[in-house]
Amino acid sequence: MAIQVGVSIDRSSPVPLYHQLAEQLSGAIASGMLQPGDPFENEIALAERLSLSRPTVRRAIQELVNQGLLLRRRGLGTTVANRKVHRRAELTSLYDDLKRDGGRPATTVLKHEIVRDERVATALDLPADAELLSIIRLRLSDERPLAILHNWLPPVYNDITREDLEGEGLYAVMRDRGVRPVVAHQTIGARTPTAAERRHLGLKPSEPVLTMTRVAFDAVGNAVEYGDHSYRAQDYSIEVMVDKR
Amino acid sequence: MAIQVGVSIDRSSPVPLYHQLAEQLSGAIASGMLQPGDPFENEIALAERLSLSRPTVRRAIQELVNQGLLLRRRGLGTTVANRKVHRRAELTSLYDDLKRDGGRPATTVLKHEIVRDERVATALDLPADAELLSIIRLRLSDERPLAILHNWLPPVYNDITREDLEGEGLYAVMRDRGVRPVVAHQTIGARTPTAAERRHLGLKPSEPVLTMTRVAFDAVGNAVEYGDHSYRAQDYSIEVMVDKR
DNA sequence: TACGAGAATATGTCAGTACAAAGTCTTGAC
DNA sequence: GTCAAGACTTTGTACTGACATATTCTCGTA
Repeated sequence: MAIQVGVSIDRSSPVPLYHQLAEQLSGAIASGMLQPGDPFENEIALAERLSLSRPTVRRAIQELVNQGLLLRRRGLGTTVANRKVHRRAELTSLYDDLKRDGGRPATTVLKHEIVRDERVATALDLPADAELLSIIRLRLSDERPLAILHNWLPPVYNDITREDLEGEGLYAVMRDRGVRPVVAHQTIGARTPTAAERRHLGLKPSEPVLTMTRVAFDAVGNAVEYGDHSYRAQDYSIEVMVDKR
Repeated sequence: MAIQVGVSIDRSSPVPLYHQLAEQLSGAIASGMLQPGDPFENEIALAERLSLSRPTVRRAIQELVNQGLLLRRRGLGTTVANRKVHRRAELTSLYDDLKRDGGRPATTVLKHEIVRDERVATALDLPADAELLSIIRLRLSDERPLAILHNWLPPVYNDITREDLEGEGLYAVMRDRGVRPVVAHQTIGARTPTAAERRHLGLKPSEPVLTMTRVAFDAVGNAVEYGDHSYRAQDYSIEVMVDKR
């Protein structure tokens, strides 16, 4: 028998009804109230019970299906997906990641200057001679060096100071200015560390670094950041969800 | 002025109308008929011109927005997105990648046996003592060793032979059997190579390997493959699109 | 008993309509 | 001339209703 999830809809809220519903259903799944494989209340019944129209309910369910939380099969009904598949598409900064995992992140700004770099400017879709803010940071977690982060930003951000970056992650600084990167293209590789990397990250020559090069874009398609990062491979790995749907 | 894309809708086709429309619009963008930044015909006009309802047209446009091809701004209209952002979410096998890039991939099956492995079985959501097909392959590109691919498959695939795997990629073999992985969870890292890796990949002890551990799932949420791969970091990197939308 | 037709169930597609909200542009008052 | 109020355009949300299609289950018939 299908489980009836308790849902309360606030029609006076500016939050769309379908989103209110999606959030609460997703919460019920995350909380374990609904287990993988459990049948889900069907659209029509759910719509009737909540006094919502079927399209609205459908849209909420579709959100969860897109997130990989639910599976719909025509004629069969909707069921809760295997927990393992639950998607966690992310575009977070390393700083946020560490904080979420309970680490104590800290940042030292090693370099902070205005430069011209044709390769980076091209990747950011700017004229080859554009002035870019180049930032090199050493990221520590629990006092231990973890990564060297080299980032380049378009001229608009030239007024970001060293102090801004010591206190929080680059993405948080950008967010404070109303910029929200939503897509990124990343290339991940590995190599032996350079002398500077060995020194800052405390590596032996035989210990590799994990490298990530990234171009990030905001919602309107403007490139907002170019990054060239190297991580102590012993202490860090990169998680990715890939998805064909 | 908005460009009117030529679209022909076949109402007798089993293909949904919104999908027919989405395909043709996406084609118009891919062909360059519509340039980044170009204004897009508005929903209402498009619906009227094609004798479709607005919800149908909206759904087609939404598909393209999800693919990152279009940008919608309320009050402003819809425009073609920056080409750079166009998404390329992929879940391809290394074999396909190499072939697409013009390399000449080849495979040597190093090992092919039935095993029990609790760690892998758990990741695949199977009982801890399930019999798994364990395959270790050496992947070569243009005669040079590139990667060691260790994969485990659920019991259903125990009849896959060495010969099956020498001729094409694992994903192609699975596809021939009607299995289509659509989501995967990957962890990417780096480390110094083991003795076996050094031998097979022709590495010096100081040259790192890039590692990728992957669990792949099909559309109904069943785990279909566990992989533990190591690549010559000098010759290979992993590309990923990350996306918050 | 075996098997096929059809009922029951649930999601998938599509139409038409109404109003809300965001952004731009015009117009009018000072 | 400047600036703010309001008109206009376009997308966003929501509802109602109808029919199509995939899947499973049941029941009647050979």
